Amino acid sequence: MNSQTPPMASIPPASGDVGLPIAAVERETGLGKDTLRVWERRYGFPTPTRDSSGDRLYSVAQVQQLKLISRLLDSGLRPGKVVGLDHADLLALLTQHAPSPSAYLSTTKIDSAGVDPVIGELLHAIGAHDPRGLRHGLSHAQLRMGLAPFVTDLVAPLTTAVGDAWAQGRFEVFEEHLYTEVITSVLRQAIASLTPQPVPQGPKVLLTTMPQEQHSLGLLMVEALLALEGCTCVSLGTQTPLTDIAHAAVAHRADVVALSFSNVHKAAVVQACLRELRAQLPEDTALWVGGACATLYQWPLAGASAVQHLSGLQPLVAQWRHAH
Amino acid sequence: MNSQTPPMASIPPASGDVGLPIAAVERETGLGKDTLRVWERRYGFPTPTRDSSGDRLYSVAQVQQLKLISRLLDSGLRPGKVVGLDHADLLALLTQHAPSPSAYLSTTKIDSAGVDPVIGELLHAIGAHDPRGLRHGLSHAQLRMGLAPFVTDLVAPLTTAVGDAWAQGRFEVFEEHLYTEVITSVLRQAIASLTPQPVPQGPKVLLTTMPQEQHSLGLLMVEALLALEGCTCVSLGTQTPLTDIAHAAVAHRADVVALSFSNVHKAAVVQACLRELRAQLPEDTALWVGGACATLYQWPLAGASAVQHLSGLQPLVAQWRHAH
DNA sequence: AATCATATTTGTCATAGACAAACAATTTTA
DNA sequence: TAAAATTGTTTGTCTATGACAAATATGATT
Repeated sequence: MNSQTPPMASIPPASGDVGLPIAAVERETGLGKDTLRVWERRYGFPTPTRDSSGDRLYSVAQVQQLKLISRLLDSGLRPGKVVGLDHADLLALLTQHAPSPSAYLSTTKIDSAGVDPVIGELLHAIGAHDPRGLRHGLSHAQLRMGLAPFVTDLVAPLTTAVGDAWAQGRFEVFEEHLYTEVITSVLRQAIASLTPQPVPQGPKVLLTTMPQEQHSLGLLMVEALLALEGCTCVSLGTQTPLTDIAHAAVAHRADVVALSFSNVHKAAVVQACLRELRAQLPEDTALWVGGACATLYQWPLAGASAVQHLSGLQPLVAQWRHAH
Repeated sequence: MNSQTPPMASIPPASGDVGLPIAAVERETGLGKDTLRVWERRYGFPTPTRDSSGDRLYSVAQVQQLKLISRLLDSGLRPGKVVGLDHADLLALLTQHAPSPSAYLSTTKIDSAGVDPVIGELLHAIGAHDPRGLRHGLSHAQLRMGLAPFVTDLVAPLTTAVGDAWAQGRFEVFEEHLYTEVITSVLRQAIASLTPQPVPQGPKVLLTTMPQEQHSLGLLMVEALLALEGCTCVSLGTQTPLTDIAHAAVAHRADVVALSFSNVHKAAVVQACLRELRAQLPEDTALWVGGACATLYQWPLAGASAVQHLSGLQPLVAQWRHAH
């Protein structure tokens, strides 16, 4: 009951010849199937052809446009304004447009003019596909600056800069991936060299992110800084379900639960989840939140400390130590 | 045009009280929205309630069942046989059923009886929420066994065992997360201690996974083994879009592109994507694929080398070296 | 200039039907 | 008898259109 024809007797569905089926486009662009169909209905774009059984087939060119559109939406533009523009117009918009709202990470604002020269060099290493040089530059900077300033004043703004460059199309996806990988490696090495600390001198901190929150770099930066302050860190990585965060806090007898946010979630969801989590946590467990999520600071939750900038961690630890 | 009412006047949408909306269930279970709806129509399961506007709300219990069902489907069972069974029956099926198809990772079969004692100890450390002990046990084993056997004969089977234990409800999510985090740290440290290698003695390998493929541990295991063999590894982390893999291969002048798979994708999708990728890659760039994806070995693609087990990597490298 | 109330935009969900690929169980052929 | 071809059933995904609520923009009012 096996060994019939291989599962690809027919034409590969995702092949570039005629076009890509809707599922492939969803993968490539990150735009949901429903969204793609409703754009077609409302804005008359994209305009896929159909295969023999009536299913949509998107041209490679239009998929490319969709990717650009998706980036523009991340920059704050609205679909009605950009869906359907041609490739040239989209590129023009991308280059002229503001470098995304992720500026929260950086102390120093990154203008096209006044970029930190070290950051400039590192950005260049990324664009030159030189992982070794990038790594070397980072290690060098870490030794020169010391870990805390390295994280706060170099890694954080650099990450912002890379994100912006990517959003503007100046970096390809794989360049951003490589950057993430190298930074991850550097930070993890720093953390590993800190952890063997016999006598805990600070709170035991449980670190993680909410479901769907995939940004692991913020988490690593926080872990490095906290470990440096003498905290005992237990990281669960990204995307821990709400209930499990609470369970883990109890199981590990954590003094603090620290959550890192980016702006993937809607404000309402964040608020609701935090309330829920606060309710599930033991009362004497502190809750620290931070990251690129405006609602954290606009409507702070009672029973949670919002840290808008990485430099705010050290005072929080000091405060905790003082209270215990 | 900001600063109206705080964004949480209404009921928390993603909270565990009444139930989860369909998008959340898709995330949690990996089953598509369409599939969930059609199962309800055909098999009468699941049976979500509806919120005020008619949208489905799935109970946490049923989501749990769906997770088990999903796991059983991966084991080769068919929906008609398992969709709708209650929790107990599902668990029974899981335990009696072959220890998941991820057995490809393990050389030694993990029966409930004959578990490697070291693995047993480590599993216990995970269940006891003892990250330090787990870490220590792993480091110890690594030093004793040497890196390659450590990865092949300990980490891989242990990962399988954790996955199975989790699928059977013997581990909580956060315990599995912690395990992943610790292993990641250990493997990355090993890799970091290998990388400073001045003269490359093997191929330059570009490592990554396909979109939606989040399993990063397999990737790290491969990276460790390849680095040990003298390869120059450039890892892009997980989830690189197809086109970007090809671009990256060219940009980095990679000799080999290595992809790690789990069984999240359907066979047809995998086949199609691999063909596409093979077509986009330069002809003299080798393509190595491996992981828990049956179709890789059942219908191997011309122009790609399928590595069913981690121990198959070393011969591949040797073969490459011989050919150059 | 800030706050409110209304209007528009936009993503996601619903329903129901259809179809082709995957699978199981035949029958036919070597 | 075993392999190959044929049939029937199962199953995931796609289509089409409509609807609604959250997010955003616009205008009115203090």
